[in-house]
Amino acid sequence: MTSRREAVRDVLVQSEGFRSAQDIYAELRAGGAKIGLTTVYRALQSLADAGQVDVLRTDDGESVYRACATGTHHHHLVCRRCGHTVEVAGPAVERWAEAVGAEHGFTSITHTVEVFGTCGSCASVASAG
Amino acid sequence: MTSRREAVRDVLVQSEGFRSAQDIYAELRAGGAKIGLTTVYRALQSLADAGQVDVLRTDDGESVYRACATGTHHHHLVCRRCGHTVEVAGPAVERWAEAVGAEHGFTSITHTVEVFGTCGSCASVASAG
DNA sequence: GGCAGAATGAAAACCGTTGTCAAAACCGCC
DNA sequence: GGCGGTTTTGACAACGGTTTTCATTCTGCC
Repeated sequence: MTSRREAVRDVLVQSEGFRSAQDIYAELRAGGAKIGLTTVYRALQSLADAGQVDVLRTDDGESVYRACATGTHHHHLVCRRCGHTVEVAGPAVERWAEAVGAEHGFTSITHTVEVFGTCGSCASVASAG
Repeated sequence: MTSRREAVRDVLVQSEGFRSAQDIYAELRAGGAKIGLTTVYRALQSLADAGQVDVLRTDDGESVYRACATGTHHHHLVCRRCGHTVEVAGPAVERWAEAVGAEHGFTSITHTVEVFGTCGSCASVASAG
């Protein structure tokens, strides 16, 4: 029975930015879906394990999820106001991380890079209002 | 009465990598200090507010703290095995983040960048043992 | 219809963190 | 040294997101 899991993924696919589990749960319930919070968590976990969604930790420790267009390595440019997210490639950063690691004798380098800002529409809303 | 707070900072200063609140608490108690977990959290919070320590969230949602040598903006190269941490500057990354943001019409760009790897000594230990 | 195994979800457990609040420590002052 | 007023402390409870438990429900298969 994967229908719940599909429902969870659908919410993510139709979302512009990162969403929390509780958030997704609330939306599904509001839409009349019969689903438990546990199932939402399980669905998100298995989607994340399958590499179908990206996971991030917010500053207050909440896990947030996003169905990204590309399955390849990328980073995120996130509007800190509306959550609008753009997937960005950063070959320069990849190289930099490798170089920095090598320089200090580190191997098996991985890295996390997230960029935050205020997107164009939020900026104009702010200046208008 | 800042003695507890100093004790907390001392632990961080003498630590090579990032430490969790519970971790610091355990070390202080093990060393015979009379201190409560609440106080450790408060000390860490105020140290972080004062910019005297850097805070990070681990993948499992725990906050970890480190007394960094420089007060200026920098990133971390962390050994995922022993926690050994090197502070690294990344002007190229700073520029890249700004450029990526501007390219998509984002303003007030900030970013988080952490690099993980296996440090030299851990690598040799692993290959030796 | 009946069965084995997977999926579900309500409730409880977990765990790091934060809030509460009374006791203790500290301060300037006399 | 003794006294108020403020600050710090810490045991404990509360909080919130996440995970586990476990009995029930569903699914595919015969």
